Amino acid sequence: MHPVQNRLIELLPPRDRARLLDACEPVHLVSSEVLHVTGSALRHVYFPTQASISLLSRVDDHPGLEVGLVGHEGMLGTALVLGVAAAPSRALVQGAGASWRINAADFRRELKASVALQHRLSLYLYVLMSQSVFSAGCLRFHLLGQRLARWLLMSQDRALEAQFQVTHEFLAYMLGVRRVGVTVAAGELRSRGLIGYHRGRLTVLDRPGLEAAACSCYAADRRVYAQYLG
Amino acid sequence: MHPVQNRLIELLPPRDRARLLDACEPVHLVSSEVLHVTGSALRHVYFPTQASISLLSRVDDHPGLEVGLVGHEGMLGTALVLGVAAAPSRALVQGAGASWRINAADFRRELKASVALQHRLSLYLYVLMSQSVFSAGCLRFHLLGQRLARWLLMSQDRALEAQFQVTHEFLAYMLGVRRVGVTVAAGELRSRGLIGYHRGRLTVLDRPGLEAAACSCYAADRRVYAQYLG
DNA sequence: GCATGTCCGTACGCTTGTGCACAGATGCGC
DNA sequence: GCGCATCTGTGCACAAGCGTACGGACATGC
Repeated sequence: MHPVQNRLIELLPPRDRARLLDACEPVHLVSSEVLHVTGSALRHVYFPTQASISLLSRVDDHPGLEVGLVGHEGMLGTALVLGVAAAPSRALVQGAGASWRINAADFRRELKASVALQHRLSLYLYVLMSQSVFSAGCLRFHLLGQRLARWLLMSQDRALEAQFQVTHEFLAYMLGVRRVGVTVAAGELRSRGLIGYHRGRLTVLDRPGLEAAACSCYAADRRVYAQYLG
Repeated sequence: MHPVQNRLIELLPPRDRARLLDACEPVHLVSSEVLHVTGSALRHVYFPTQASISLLSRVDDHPGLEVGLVGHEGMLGTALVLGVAAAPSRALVQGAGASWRINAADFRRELKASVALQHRLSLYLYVLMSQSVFSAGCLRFHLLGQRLARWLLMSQDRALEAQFQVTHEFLAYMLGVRRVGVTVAAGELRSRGLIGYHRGRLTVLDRPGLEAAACSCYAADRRVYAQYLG
């Protein structure tokens, strides 16, 4: 039995939840694992419980850029809700840990069988849609330091711990900037006592301070989620 | 009767199409009309035939940024497909013209009644999702000139004419940059003979040339659309 | 204890785009 | 045909982030 549940599953009516969990298998996701790339067939749907998964965009030969983050509050494979079995983005395991997994065919069957599941996942899709809208504005208008702070907060929410594994290199890949840019921005946050880090191990020291340093998108993110799935 | 149809409606089975059109009313959208703002209630769904509508993101007190464009190939009000009656973005009429309109309650009824409609709009949602993924990459990595060229092409596809009304000021608002930035980028495209413009009237002179000047996102956009809704 | 690979810090010149300011050009209404 | 609002062009100092390079610090394995 998993110690921490997935929110989407947790809030289903008991009967539907039991049915779905029965079709799921527990898996352990390891860091840096690529679950799918853009255009590849979706063979499984994931409901993380402890793991977190980054959704990445890649254009031309540029490095990556995170466009979404999935943890115990969401699911990976939303395209199947829309009846499409192809991934619109690249999915990379960012935080290792446990997750439920169900294969695509079974998932379709469960979706047909449960109106509650359909409804909840539709709401989840709407939340993702909303987030992608102001994420675009964030990407365009907010400074690297603010975006970094936001990323750390979102990531911590999913890691469930104040400390987690990330290198500057990895952060740069997520934020779509140079490694050196992250070093400078992170150094700034550290000098203000908001975070600490050492060789890939990052710690959030002052959460309220970090929230103040982050752009408005973090609060907006949480607001939308709470409103539709809270 | 409308001279040009909406693609989403056009491709429905005759019976479903007739039903839906029966519940629609023709309206004329005028430039700069705001159909909804972020968070406002969705009272109508629009299926443009000649009009085109920009979806905008606004964060803090920054100017706007276009995150989507809806013309005769799509619809406005996709949130209702997910059962949510709130707009995730601001909708601004960019190109004046005819559109079908149906009120939210009727739309829900029609959606329930037609599996074909559900299916097609799900695919449309998937296409929008895909586009927003590489739009993010585009916003981050591509140069203003390329983005401008892409915008002009996408806009022309929906305007159905080589000439349409846009000022540099308006383009700047769409692309999330300064007016002067557009003046420079557009001047560059003009000097290469790709476009012409004069006091808010812009003409595409060399479409292949403009396609070559645009970033890969334009081609990617069309590819995704063709694959799922072609 | 020493080599090796990973991670982090700093420096420098460069490009893209910003914010502000102002001037020329053109169309429309009276 | 004149005034005025709108649209477009140019100039300049400045900021954020880029590309590249190099050096130091630390951990792990032999």
